Amino acid sequence: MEDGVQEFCPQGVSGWSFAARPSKTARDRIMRAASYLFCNHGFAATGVDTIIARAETAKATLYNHFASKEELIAAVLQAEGETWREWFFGRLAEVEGPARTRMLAVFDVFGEWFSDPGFYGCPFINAVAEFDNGNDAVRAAAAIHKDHILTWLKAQAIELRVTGDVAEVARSFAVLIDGAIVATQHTRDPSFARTARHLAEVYLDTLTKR
Amino acid sequence: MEDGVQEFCPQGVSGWSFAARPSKTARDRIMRAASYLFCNHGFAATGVDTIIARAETAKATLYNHFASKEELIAAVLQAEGETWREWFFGRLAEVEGPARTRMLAVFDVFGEWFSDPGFYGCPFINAVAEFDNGNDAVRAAAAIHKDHILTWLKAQAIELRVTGDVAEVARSFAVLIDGAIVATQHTRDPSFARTARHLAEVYLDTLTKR
DNA sequence: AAAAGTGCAGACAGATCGGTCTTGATTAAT
DNA sequence: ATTAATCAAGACCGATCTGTCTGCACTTTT
Repeated sequence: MEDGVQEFCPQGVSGWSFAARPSKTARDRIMRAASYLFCNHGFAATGVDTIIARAETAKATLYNHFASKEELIAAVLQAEGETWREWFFGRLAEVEGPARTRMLAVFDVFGEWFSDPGFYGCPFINAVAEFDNGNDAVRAAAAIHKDHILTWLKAQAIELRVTGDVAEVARSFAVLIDGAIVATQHTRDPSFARTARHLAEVYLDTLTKR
Repeated sequence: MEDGVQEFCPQGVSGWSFAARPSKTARDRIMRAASYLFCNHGFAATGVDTIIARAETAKATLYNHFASKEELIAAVLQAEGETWREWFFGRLAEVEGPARTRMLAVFDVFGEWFSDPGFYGCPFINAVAEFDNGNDAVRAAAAIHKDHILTWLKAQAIELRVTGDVAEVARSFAVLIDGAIVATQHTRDPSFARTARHLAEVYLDTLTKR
């Protein structure tokens, strides 16, 4: 098969992708295979036969663990989100300095993520784009994931003692984050992280300076 | 069928969507139906049978006009892109004032687009998200579409006599545009256009003021 | 050691996929 | 008016889709 056995996103480079975590049980192998295939080739385009072939397991095993493909998709999104957030907030926790430094460091961490050769964009953005008007459950899952990030951003904004609406600051960062992800996905140019970071800088300047 | 006969994106509200244009020939009906279904339910998830049912035509008719579903997808993206750009640049052409005003008006026009009840995001972003690593042709089509916008932005930036790299200005706008589109698609909240506009304002200030 | 329980392999089923082909209707030309 | 030519309708095909079922192998318990 053309996908080979190579696994992008090795641990240590970018924590993203459940597919890169070690696994033993059949359930884990299924999750790994499904994550890789869903994220790289699309959710609808990936069949369960392809998944079990890559997971080196059987169809009954898959349906023993997941009631349906839809449930498997939900489980994959959940796992990808958790894994990524652990990595993301872990990297941010290493950043020292005031709130402004931490908020801008967001885009440095994104730059690491974008530089991963296996970068395929944000699974939640991709899932919403693929299902969109047909699936509100996917949009809800994406909203939860994004809420984790927005909450963190709002906490930083409060610590920064910004003038004006804290929620609007988080919304502004959401635009920069989503834009950087999509632009990078399209161009494969990770330097959009720096572009977004610069936009964030000039924006934060207007909130703190007076 | 649950989709009914309603067509979002009526002319005059938002020029986007080839699906909303009048048509007579079978080819046009196919294009309209395919545009609507691809954009609202996904490319892979939409079968040719569904398309011809909505277009009220036959399968042979579809394959007389398009060699394959892949070619139909390409034609739809091409048509959607052209229709949208005609509408978008047409709206921008109505804007009076200096380059800065025109550049910021971009986000007002996006706001109109976002407010369309049938807004489903950018077909190119959605297509790249769905196929991604499996289809460079789609990414190329998206790049051409985005290039039209970037070229326009660069021309405005030159007229604005910005300090620094004109291409970087266009890249920054690309981040804001993509981010606003995706954020709106996820939240269905068209006010992200204003958020992006404000970010553009403070960014342009740093380029012109001194 | 025997029996009950657990879990995976692969055949199978019904539906739907993209794509082909024959047939019929309509149009145009002589 | 008759023939030629074009195009579309829908039956049809093999492949593939999601999901089920049977059977075998291994583990655990008493």
